[in-house]
Amino acid sequence: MRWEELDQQPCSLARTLSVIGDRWTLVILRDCFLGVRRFDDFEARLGITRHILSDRLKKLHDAGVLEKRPYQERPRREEYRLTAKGRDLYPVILSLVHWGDRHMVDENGPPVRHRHRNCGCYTRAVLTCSECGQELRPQDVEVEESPAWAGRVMPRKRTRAPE
Amino acid sequence: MRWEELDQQPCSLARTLSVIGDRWTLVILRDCFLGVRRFDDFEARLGITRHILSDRLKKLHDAGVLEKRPYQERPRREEYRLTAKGRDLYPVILSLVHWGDRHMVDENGPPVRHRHRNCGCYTRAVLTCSECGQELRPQDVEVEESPAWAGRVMPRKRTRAPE
DNA sequence: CTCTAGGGTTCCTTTTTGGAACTTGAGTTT
DNA sequence: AAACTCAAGTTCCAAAAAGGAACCCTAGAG
Repeated sequence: MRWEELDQQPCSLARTLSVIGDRWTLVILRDCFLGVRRFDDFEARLGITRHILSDRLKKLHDAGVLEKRPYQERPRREEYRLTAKGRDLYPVILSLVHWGDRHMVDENGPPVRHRHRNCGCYTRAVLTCSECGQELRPQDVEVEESPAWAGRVMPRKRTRAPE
Repeated sequence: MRWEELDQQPCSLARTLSVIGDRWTLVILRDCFLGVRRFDDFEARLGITRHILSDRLKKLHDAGVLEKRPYQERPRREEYRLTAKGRDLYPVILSLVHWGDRHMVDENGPPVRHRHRNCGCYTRAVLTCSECGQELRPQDVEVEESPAWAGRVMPRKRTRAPE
């Protein structure tokens, strides 16, 4: 399977990865959530080559995750901002950060903390069920083919029982 | 910045991506959560080349995300299973799936559904605050340098206010 | 003695990155 | 007026990674 075929697959994860499943895309998005908007700022902060940065911003724009908004005319300059679709990626970013905080820290501990303004506490992101509000753990979630996709779903065969 | 330098950075997201921020790694992990454990099964399901699959499984094993467990002797065969560290990636996977379900579906809707065994409902993953239980939205979260990292944190400069 | 299964490795070609220099339009300085 | 600066890219070439196919090893089965 080539990378470009990924968004054709009947799998929401594969399709999401066709947009953001790239070495650089997620660190670009991290910076978007931190308020970075301009080409040169991304370049300076990320240590990415202009070449690749240009390509990734274009792809994120084409995917509707970022929008370009002019911030001056003569010469026209545009900045990149998250769209609503892009802001919906926040859970992905926070889950990744949380895992790193838990498993990839050194003796200094996590480099940044997240304070939840609503309650004032340092917070950790917890994934919960939209219906009952309990924490979602892998063993509590049963994956079912939806009827519309019956027989054509990406998980082609169940090889053995999960954990 | 080269890819290998990413895990040196004082940023939990960058460090997480140094382990899983790869084209193939997340689809391999998706299959792990679906119960796939063997080399040939991964290969058949993913359409990945054996070369790359071998490399990614080795990296995930080295990172402590997967463990090899023998399931027969003579000839010795081993299968790959998620460790506790690997299972902690579940929120990442579910967040990605959820975003795809919301933004990347076609007329058939999401290809799979997730049923929460505890409450019996089809569920959507919601990110909530570990302290107060409310949903975590980008605008409610304030990012602070932790004291141990003051002045050396990856977000090197705040270029302008966030959204 | 050959075939199959499982789990890889090797070799070679194509694609993607990394790195650095060049471009464009407009304002500023000398 | 010529030279310099800024922001946002684009171009070109070398290096690294991925794709594809064939080959290797161990061991049991026919």
